[in-house]
Amino acid sequence: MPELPEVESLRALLARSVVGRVITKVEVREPRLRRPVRPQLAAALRDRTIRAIRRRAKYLLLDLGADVLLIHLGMSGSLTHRREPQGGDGVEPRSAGRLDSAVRLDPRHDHVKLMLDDSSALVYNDPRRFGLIKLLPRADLGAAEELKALGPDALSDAFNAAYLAAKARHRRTAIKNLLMDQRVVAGLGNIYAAEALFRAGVRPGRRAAALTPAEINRIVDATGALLREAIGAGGTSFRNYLDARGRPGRFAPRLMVYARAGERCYVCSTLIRSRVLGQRSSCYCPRCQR
DNA sequence: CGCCCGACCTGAGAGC
DNA sequence: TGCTCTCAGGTCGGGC
Repeated sequence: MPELPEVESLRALLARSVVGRVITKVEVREPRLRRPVRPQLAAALRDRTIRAIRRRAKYLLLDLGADVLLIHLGMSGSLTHRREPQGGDGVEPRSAGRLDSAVRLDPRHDHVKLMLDDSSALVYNDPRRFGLIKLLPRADLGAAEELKALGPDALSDAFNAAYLAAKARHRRTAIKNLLMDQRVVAGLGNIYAAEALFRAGVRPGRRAAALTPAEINRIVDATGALLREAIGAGGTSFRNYLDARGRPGRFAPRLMVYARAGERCYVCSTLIRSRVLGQRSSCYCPRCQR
């Protein structure tokens, strides 16, 4: 679920609310995530100060000084900052009064809770348990398995037309698969790869190597603009994604093709189609995209 | 190496 | 109502 814009929105919110806070206690209620949460984690986090929050691709990094807490939300994860009613098993997001969406986090999937020194808590909730929480020494972050193979961040200057053209050369794979390959460019998932290609006017199934320089240019430009707009809207909420305050993102109504198969294109009224690429359904407008 | 596929999980929604 | 099936925002490892 969460792709770059959702994680970046989360980073920005948490940077305001939890930086400077001290972790007083950690509860690991369900260690069985994509990789088991290590038993030592809770003790290692205790009394650590959250100094800064960063993002790399779809990973959130809590800077704890000598170590970094790496968090990935998988397909269905969320991280919410809540007021913890003392003594209670609180599940109310911090600004609960503004929760106008139908989305509710199921407390059974509150797998890890970081209690903070202002009697609030950071809660990791993840129904499908595809996420990851892991403590890494800051010194060799770059060498970490999870991060070392990542390509340039989709929002970085390093993701430019010359770079993408070089990566696309001799590749028979579909351009959408290439954009979703985190080793090529980091941060795009199924929603934003589809949306970037719509904006660029390129069909998702086109062979990467067959794209023209103009198309490569449009893809890179469209990706940057799309991600910035999505971040501005707090990301996309489809089913259970919620931001740090327990609110959904506001970008979903602006999606042009994702999850719209069978509906009419907002630009040309042609029916949006879907095909499977790399085992992911890929929506596109057969008229606007060539 | 590039590419494809299944696996890992739970829940929502459709169809019967 | 309740069952069964498909699909879902992501990675990872194995096989060819």
